[in-house]
Amino acid sequence: MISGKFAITIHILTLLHKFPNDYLSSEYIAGSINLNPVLVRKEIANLKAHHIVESKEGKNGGTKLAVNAAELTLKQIFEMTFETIGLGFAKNQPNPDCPVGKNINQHLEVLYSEMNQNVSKQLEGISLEDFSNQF
Amino acid sequence: MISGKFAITIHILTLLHKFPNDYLSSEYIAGSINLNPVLVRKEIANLKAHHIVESKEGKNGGTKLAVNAAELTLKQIFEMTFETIGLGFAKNQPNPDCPVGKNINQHLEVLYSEMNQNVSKQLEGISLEDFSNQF
DNA sequence: TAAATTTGTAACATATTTTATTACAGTATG
DNA sequence: CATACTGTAATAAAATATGTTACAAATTTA
Repeated sequence: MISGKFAITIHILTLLHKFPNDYLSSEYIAGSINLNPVLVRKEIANLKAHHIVESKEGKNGGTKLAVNAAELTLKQIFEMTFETIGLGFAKNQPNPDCPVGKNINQHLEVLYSEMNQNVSKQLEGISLEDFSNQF
Repeated sequence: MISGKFAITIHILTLLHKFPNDYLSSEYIAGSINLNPVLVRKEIANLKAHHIVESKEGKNGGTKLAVNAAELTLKQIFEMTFETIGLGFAKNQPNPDCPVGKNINQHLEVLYSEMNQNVSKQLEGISLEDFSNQF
């Protein structure tokens, strides 16, 4: 199972970009994603921690973009919502007495690290504005 | 949570490549991965369905490679164990009355499809033999 | 200043996926 | 014919992701 964090976050940011002058409520955003507002607020908390959005508490409060959408890349959003991309590891520690078991994870890490560089390069070329303007 | 299928499968194949003349038992392979033998057999069933390995039942049975390791690419292994790479989707159907909700998944699919092409290209350049010879 | 609305967050519940275990029929070997 | 495997089903346990409820704190506006 892969978490929907990236998808949810980019959905939130696209909405914020569409209404640059408004503070959107978690309730409103949740209505577009069809998600519980608490989960929206959790992703917003993450975005706030990275200074991508700012929010205002209280009546008529909500959240708005705090950065230039042309300068925020999908790579940054990726890094805020995923540790890294990859094809996974076996859950248990492999047998250290087996030459393959002993080194497999290290080799997988190298492979996945190359995948990340690859994907990062792609995502670096797309801004939130680019993404949002498709709609 | 990301499944360990790819990692387990490549571990199995690396072991088989190291012992090209032997039928390795699921018990033995499981000992290297530190995994339940039944799960090893399930991945082997998948490999068999793709004609990558062959196995022999009964005493002294087991599994061995059925293809040339120089010609089996990590891309093929990836495709046998993952549908596709990507950064996920929100679980629920987004609001079709919202212009963003209506189209977000379609745009994400395009993005992920590009990621797949990108990663596939990378994995296509690495054979099982290449991978295994690192050990 | 009181009512209304919203964020922030904790605590807990449910759902889904992944991994593990048990069991046993069937098959080949020696 | 005993042994040691595969193949597979059924079930359980663990891990992760999502959902819900609740409420304090903040801010607006009447």
